[in-house]
Amino acid sequence: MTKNKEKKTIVSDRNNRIFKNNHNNGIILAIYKRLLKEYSYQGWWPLIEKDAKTNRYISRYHPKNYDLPRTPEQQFEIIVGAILTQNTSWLQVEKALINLKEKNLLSPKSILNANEDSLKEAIRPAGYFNQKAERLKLISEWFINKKGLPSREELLSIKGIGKETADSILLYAYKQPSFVVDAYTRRLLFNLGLIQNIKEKYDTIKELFENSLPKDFKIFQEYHALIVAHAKQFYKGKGKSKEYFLKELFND
DNA sequence: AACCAGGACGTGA
DNA sequence: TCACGTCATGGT
Repeated sequence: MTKNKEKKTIVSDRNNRIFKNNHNNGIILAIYKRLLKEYSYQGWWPLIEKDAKTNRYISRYHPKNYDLPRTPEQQFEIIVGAILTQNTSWLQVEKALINLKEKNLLSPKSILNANEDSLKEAIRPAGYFNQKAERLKLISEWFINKKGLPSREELLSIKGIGKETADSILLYAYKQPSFVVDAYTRRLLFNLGLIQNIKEKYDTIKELFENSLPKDFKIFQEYHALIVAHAKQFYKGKGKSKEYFLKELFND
């Protein structure tokens, strides 16, 4: 009863070159290098900090600084942001995070102790405030009781943490080389002809990247952030993407 | 003024 | 396993 599972990560580009498992997917690395040249370092994950001039909280990126997060507080903030940004623009998440910060609700204990309405009011700008409030409570309880580095399975067992959020938490809060796949990633691969189906399985796409890159969390962090930066440039509205400089990579 | 954003979950084929 | 409905605010 040996089930053959090797066929899973076969991907071909528009010239029908087949990329298989660990066999060098040079194109994935080439795309990364080209995106990095185009957009430079993104400095994800952004953290809420007080602006020295205005004395107001703002969301700040830290390009080329891979030490962050440095504290459990910052780790937790990233986790909260990862949940709040589900199907929601980061601009709205910033507002919610700042609300939480100003209400002293950006810690697991304070979230657990907060009354429902106050919590919901704070995260309202990020939408889905009913379910997100509940999920913040769940993740807060988990965060307080957890031990050591969380595994992907452990994160996935928490209600409200799906694959993308779990990988985001591992990659950005815990510096683990777990590649994040989002809708933009799918769209990019599809536009470049690297996947045939826009709904290709999450884990298949994840493995494609992880098998094509050095297992370095810094590269994984930058790559995902670069894809988002690229998507914001070219994937707005319904118009066709004009990622000419990436398609040139396919010309030998 | 529709469309969609750094998705996840529950349900019924 | 897969397709679909639901959740909600606010920017463009």
